[in-house]
Amino acid sequence: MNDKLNPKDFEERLYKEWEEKGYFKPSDDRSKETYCIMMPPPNVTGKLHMGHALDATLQDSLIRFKRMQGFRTLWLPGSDHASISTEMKVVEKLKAEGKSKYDIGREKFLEETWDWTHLYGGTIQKQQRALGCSCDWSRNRFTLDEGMSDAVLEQFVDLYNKGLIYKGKRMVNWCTNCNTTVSDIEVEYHEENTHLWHIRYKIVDEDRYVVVATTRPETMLGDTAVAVHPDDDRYKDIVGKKCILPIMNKEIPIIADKFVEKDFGTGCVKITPAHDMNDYQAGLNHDLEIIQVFDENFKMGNLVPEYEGMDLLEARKKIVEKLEEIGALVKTEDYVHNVGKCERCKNTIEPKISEQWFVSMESLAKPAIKAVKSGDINFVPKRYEKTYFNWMENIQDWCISRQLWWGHQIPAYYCEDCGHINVSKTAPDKCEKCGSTKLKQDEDTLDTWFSSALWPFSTLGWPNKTEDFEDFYPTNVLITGYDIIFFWVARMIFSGLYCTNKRPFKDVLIHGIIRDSQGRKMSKSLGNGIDPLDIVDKYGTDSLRFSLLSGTSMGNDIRYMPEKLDQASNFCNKIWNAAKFVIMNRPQEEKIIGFKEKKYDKENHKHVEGSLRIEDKWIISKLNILIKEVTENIENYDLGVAVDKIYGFLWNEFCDWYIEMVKPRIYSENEEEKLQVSYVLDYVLALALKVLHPFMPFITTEIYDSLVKYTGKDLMVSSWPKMSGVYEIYDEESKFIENIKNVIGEIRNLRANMNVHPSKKSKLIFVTSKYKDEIKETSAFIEKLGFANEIIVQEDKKDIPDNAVSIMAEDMEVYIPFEELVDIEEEKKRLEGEKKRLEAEVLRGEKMLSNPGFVNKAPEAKVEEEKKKLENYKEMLKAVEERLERM
RNA sequence: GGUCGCUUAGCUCAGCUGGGAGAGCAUCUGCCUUACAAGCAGGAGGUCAUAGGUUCGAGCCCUAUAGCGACCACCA
Repeated sequence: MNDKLNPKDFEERLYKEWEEKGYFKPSDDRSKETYCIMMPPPNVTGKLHMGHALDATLQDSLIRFKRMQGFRTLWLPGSDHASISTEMKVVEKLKAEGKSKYDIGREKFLEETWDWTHLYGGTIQKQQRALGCSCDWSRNRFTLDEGMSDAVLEQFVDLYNKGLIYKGKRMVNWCTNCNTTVSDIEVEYHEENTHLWHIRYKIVDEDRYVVVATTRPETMLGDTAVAVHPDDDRYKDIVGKKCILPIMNKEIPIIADKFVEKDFGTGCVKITPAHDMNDYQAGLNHDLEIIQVFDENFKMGNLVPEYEGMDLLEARKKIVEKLEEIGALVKTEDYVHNVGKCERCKNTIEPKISEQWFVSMESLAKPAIKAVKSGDINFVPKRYEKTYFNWMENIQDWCISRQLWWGHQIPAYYCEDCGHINVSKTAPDKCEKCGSTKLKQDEDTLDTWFSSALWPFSTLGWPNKTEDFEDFYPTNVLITGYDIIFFWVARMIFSGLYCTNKRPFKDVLIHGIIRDSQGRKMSKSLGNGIDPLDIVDKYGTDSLRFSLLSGTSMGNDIRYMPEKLDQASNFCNKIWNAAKFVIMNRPQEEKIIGFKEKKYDKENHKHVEGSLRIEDKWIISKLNILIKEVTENIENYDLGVAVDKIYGFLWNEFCDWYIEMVKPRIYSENEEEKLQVSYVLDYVLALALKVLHPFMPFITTEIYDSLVKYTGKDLMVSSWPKMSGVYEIYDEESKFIENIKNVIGEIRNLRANMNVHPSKKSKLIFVTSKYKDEIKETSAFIEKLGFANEIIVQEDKKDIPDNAVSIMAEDMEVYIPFEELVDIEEEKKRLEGEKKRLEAEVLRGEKMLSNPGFVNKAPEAKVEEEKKKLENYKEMLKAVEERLERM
């Protein structure tokens, strides 16, 4: 071990070693129960961000834990072809070269895109390695690789044959920038400041007007009706009449429909079936004509030559001017409006009528809802189940066709002769209906999420019954952020249930998103993103991981405070130095031969008990409790709690107390004693490193290697400490040490208050009958930690100097003759205070125990505990009172 | 409009099935004690948002209110 901790000295080397030794792959022992996590595939050309780092840390921690527990673990990595965003990047690149994708054609474009993914893909994998991810790279998958494409086609054809995929003309969301449809959840709504224009339409043959309110006057050219609510008394008499659409000077009917909100605007709505979801529906219901106002490129169409080819916003301006000019504009109100934007490119989404492919959701959603309701699949935290149900129960059919080239091309072949749609995994030779050979494949590709939905099983070889599929499916836990519950989690659930008849995973662990120190979302445009690799570079991977785990809880967002890294790297440093101490102080022979077989059970790191001293038993008890609790915490997915417990154990118990307690023994001349201490130090540290390893794999391994280099397995594949059987908890010894810790704390406190310099030692007189022997046995460290030069243990109170400071603790009293330092009056005052405190405690206890409600209804153990505490307080109070009397 | 979450020390956050309020950072005091000054020891700092309720007992459970946030829906 180097004197100074520098993560760079070992992180890369260790990762390489792990991989070379095949530790990331599932073990060959097929008798072991499997445990499998599928990594959410990042975009193939993506770059690692903090969200990935969190995701990876959680998954790696769990998989390392399970691996050590003896499961046959598989963490399968991969990447997603990310149709839109990858295609957009290549389109941009072509644009920079002055070309469009249409210029070069589909085939060439796909070549370019493959080149692009080969060039930029894989970066994220390298970055994941830097995070210590122990995933099986030999099973790395890509959503567009051969096997996964096969799975996609299989699923598409099957759903089509069962009538669950259909092609239909619908109003869909169209991204005007990406030039493709997107599904409902890919539309983000953003508030925009705009206006509500009130326009009056003259009623035919009457001197009356209806006034409609609209946010989109440019669509009025395509109005085919005006609608009012059937129960709206204001307008009852005009329903069925006609009005004149300004500018177009065309008669359109006034209809009644319940979808109109009486209270909004004027209560009259213009109906433009071609350009609004609701209007489209109303158009269908009332059999209205559908008039396209915009052209294919979302410029103004040729309804009015004057506006043809115009940008929509410009046309809006012109039309409003025109309306004003002809006196049709009644008023213009400021209005905040929700406008749909593309989730990918943030450009405007327009409703568009077009023929697309859809997945019929109703029958797929039902079992998916049931699986979660029945507890077959569990969300952690549970509240996200509600989010899931809310979406699943109101689900709309899923538009899966995209007007993109990068992705799985839809396996539908149109017969140019009879128009029949042939759907099959491979291109058919001839039309299955008419036999014609003139077939043309659908140009569109599938939504990226269609392939992601199959991820938990397509990665394992489905639809083939592969060994991996048999071994690892269903998987155990899926870990991801709440932002893709709809996009991905829900779709994996219904797809998994449909394709395999089994749940794709048992638990869904949902984490929050990482925000900047001001609570803002990290984003490119704000430039407030933190690059995890920068942190790794500066602080090391373990620090990054610790900072993401410590003090966090599942499902909640994390505000990332850079200060956390200081805590993390200080912790690493602390462990490093503690280990240095342990190793440095090994007896000579231990330095050479490592652990002694006879005195040390290597397999379990179990120390022979006969020679343990009180403080050894105390730290071992603490360690055992730690192991028990941490194991439970991890199993409950409380990783933040687990990490903090280990932190507290190593720093506060092991370093601050145990090492200090043991120093007198280490620095003694007694070789046997030194050896003894060395064993326990090794033992405790080694096991603490074990439980810390899943979270901080590098530093734990590096130290562990130095500790147990000559024996046993590598830490990563060593066994997780068991909860029962091997370990013991020594209650009595622990109790004594805790008492002594309290006393020493009191002594330090008193000395600090009296400004006694550390070099000034004092005598300690212990009055106790219970712990006589224990105090004598541990007097060496009590002296050291309590700044004493002499310790006297006696059962009675004779010869206690008047000017002694007294400390009353459980089952013991301690007197410190400070001689000239003590002001008797001050000490009296202090004791009076102490007396008051104890009286309050006694009162509290008595009150509680005289409450029949408490005594009768509280659990017996709790009542006993309170009784015991009251007794202790009473004794301590008595001691204080006596002391005061004698002063 | 609907659903969900948050509100705990100056700051950022933990707090398991209800049983005496915790951590890190910041702050104050004293220490260069031979693992660690990236440290050690000690201290100060909280009516757990507010108001009710359930309970022997509430930070935790229930109801309402307020502020903040997220998501879903989309009323033109």
